Amino acid sequence: MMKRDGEQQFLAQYRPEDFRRPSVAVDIVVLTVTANAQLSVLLVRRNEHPFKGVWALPGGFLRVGPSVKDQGEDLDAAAVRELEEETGLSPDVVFLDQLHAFGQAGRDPRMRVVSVAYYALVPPDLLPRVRPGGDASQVRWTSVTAARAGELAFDHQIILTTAVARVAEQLETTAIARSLVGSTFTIPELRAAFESVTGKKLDHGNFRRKFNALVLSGVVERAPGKRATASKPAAVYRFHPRSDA
Amino acid sequence: MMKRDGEQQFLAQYRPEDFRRPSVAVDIVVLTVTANAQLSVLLVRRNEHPFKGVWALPGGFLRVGPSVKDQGEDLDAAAVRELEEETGLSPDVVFLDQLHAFGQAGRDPRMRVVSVAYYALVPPDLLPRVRPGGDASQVRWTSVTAARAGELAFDHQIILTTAVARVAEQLETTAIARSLVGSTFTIPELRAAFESVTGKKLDHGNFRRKFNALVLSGVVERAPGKRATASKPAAVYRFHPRSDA
DNA sequence: TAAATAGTGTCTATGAGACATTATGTA
DNA sequence: TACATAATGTCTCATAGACACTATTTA
Repeated sequence: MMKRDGEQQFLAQYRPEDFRRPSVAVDIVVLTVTANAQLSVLLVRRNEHPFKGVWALPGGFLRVGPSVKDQGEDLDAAAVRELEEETGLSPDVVFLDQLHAFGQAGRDPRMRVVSVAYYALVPPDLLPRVRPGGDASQVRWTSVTAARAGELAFDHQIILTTAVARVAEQLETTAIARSLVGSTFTIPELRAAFESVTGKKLDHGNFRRKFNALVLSGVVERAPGKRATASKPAAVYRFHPRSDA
Repeated sequence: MMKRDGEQQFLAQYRPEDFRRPSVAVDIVVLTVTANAQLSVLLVRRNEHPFKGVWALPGGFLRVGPSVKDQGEDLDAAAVRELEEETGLSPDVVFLDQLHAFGQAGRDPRMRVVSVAYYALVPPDLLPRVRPGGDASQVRWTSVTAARAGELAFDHQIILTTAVARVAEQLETTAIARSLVGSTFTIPELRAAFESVTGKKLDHGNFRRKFNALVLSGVVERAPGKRATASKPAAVYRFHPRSDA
């Protein structure tokens, strides 16, 4: 890239002044719909102060490189890395997107920290593959209702609430529903997933009608077989491989 | 607030390890609809390297305090401060919200910088009150089309594009339209504002119908007088004071 | 009077909400 | 057979898009 006159020299001589910098953390709201049709969030129990023993969202600090040439990892890359460290899952199979930057002074009692929060959706059939890693003494899926009733470290309650609201919004406008169900699913399963995110009951008939429109448009297709339930088995579907999230 | 056992002592003895930190910048996409019904963005010409002489979004660095007790300004407060420094406008009269955090390594050639971008909407009738401040040698409103055709410093092109897309989205679901027109406005003026943001022509009749629904619901009300135009004058309206953005 | 733009009305297709009804499995 | 739930159908209302038409001002 062409540089403007003098820019090269300027940069060569530039010494970042010694003004104070915040730490930048990346926290991830990892969500899934568990077997009991409950929207659940992955929490880790902190084994260090502050908030020792308290449940928190998985996260870590952005890695900043030592030089101008090597500035470290991209912000998004940090989120991918954290997700992988905490769950063992890669973004190929998990929806991951930025949520919001939380930067209130005093939100971390140790030092100034700006947290860039991300949210991730784990398809339920990948749950068995989630293997906790990192330095967390405990990792656990908790229903969002339970998590919101209990205590969370830092301002993670706010982050969680924001994330759930975002997913509910996105559900109506984008195709993130793919990431809320397994590779195959039934209409009632998908409906239950919707209900668990929005917290509202949906009319089965009307939900079906909208679903059928998806089938006609090719977004979703019949898969062989039926899913056994307590009563009448349900037809099985899958998302069409090509149409992207 | 009750602290857990040992947390007080931990914090008293805590020394933030010397890992590297990024700078955190706040950049603001200040948008308005100018008299020629063009969506325009406030740009400042950089008078320092890097990108000296190139137009950029107004912005600055987050101020971080010296101690754990005084951690500095909130992230949102930094955005408010920057907005005020660059335009002299307070958030009472200007819509201001967070857009996205941009944190690619190398996006600033001086050092690692994570930029948290905000977007602001300035009602057109406040344009005369915008008085450029700060250290920028020049401040200017530029039509978004022109800005996108030219060069912008850093990754500000991407930030601008993201902001315009966000506003277009919000326009359909929220009440930010308030901030795109003056304290009084005509239906064609509001329609022109919509068109300038979305880039699409809207049917006058259908737009009117939706507008009338707003009048019925009390969101908007007739204001006295008529607005003179080149032909038939248009009725004047205003948003109802109480219903919030 | 012509040009221009404000303002009104209408037809139709689509989609959402609120049901009622039928079908097919299990206990 | 009773029960549970999958699957379908129907009625109504609100809304969006396309478009034709009328009204009122200035040049």
